[in-house]
Amino acid sequence: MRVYNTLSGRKEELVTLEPHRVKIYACGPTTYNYIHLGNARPLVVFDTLRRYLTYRGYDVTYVQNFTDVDDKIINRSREEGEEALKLAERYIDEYFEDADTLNILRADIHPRASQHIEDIIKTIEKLIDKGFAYEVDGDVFYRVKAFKEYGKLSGRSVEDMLSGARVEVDERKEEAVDFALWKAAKPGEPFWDSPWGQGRPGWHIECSVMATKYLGDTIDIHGGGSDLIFPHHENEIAQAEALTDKPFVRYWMHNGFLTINSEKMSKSLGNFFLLREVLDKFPADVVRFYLIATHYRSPLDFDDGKLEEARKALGRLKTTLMLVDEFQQNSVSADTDLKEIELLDKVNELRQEFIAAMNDDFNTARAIGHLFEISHLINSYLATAFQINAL
RNA sequence: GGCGGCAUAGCCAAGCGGUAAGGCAGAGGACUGCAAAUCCUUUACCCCCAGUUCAAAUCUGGGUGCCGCCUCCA
Repeated sequence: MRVYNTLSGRKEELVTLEPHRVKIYACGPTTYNYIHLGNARPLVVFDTLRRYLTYRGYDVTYVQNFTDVDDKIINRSREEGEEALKLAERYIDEYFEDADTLNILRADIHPRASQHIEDIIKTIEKLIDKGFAYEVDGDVFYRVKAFKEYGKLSGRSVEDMLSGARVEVDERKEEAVDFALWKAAKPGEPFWDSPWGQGRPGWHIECSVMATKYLGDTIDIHGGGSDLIFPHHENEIAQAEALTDKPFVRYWMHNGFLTINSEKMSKSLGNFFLLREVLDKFPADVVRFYLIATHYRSPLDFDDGKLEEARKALGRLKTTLMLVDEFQQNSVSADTDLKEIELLDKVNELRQEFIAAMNDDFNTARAIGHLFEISHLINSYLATAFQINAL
């Protein structure tokens, strides 16, 4: 089985740390509102990956976090007048409602940032001790220049980033590229006590802490949308590897975006459809089929017609299943004739091709193509078989 | 400006060195009382220009166009 690894930029043979075991960490949502169709893509992609690996005999451990401590949650809680953690919790429930409807299997563990503050603080302390972080006025920053391999995932150099910096620089940081591990609490914000005063963790630290806590220092597959490559995943590597001196992730997998008129569907652009709205109009299997019918790394453009098309295409596959069922119930003779043996042979061939396609970087588009070929083969056989039966 | 990705039929989408899977839509035909479903037939100068090769959609160089990341984002 080969997998495209963002880290190397090419497909690599999947060799897990332990044979027949695969540990997957998928970045979950920041729960400050309902998820949209674009958010659903990685859910379906990695859920399908997980199911396929299980089908292939792997013992899969799957962890997906919830970011329930975050600026956006805090902002939202101000707007709504609801306590931040309560609001986050509420949207976690809403998330599960959507994900369950979409038939996404629950992860083995769904850790939340808010429940791992102690672990996070300990990790930050260690990073300070090792010289990878420094405290300023209750904030703690990661010292990017101390981590020599910074930029290896996203293909950037620290020098380039410093010269092309577009962000207003926090004067207290040693370098513009340094990022927050711990943020001092401003009035009215949720906080936890720490050696640096009251505050809360930065976004990136929770993932590396929870991932290593539940899956070990080195995990097999870490997945997420390609917008997380930089800075989020880059920072996770910096945090985790500075601490353990071991490779944090063996295979980084990133899905492409869902777009509308070729533009990324995103909350900030406002061009999004809520998952639950879509699921009101189309059943989960159709939505899943639509999301998986294109290779996971390619962009996927959305418009009204696409789901309708997916519905028809999926219907074709389902019809075959129905016809087979009907045929088996009505078939008088249990004998398998020559034609049937021939059919079975071909179907089995196609089945192998299906597996080959899936094994090649999870090529669901090609694999689905083989499904239609199987469908067609069976339909043709049945068309003549029914005719003979009718005689 | 830096880094990366993509350009294949009316639409969507595989293929990644040996002359184009599959789906949707369309056309013609078969079957059926009508319909649905299904079957048969049919629909591609692979963005442009150079180059490498016996052979390129597939590799190299140069264009053009679109998109993403560099700030929160799946």
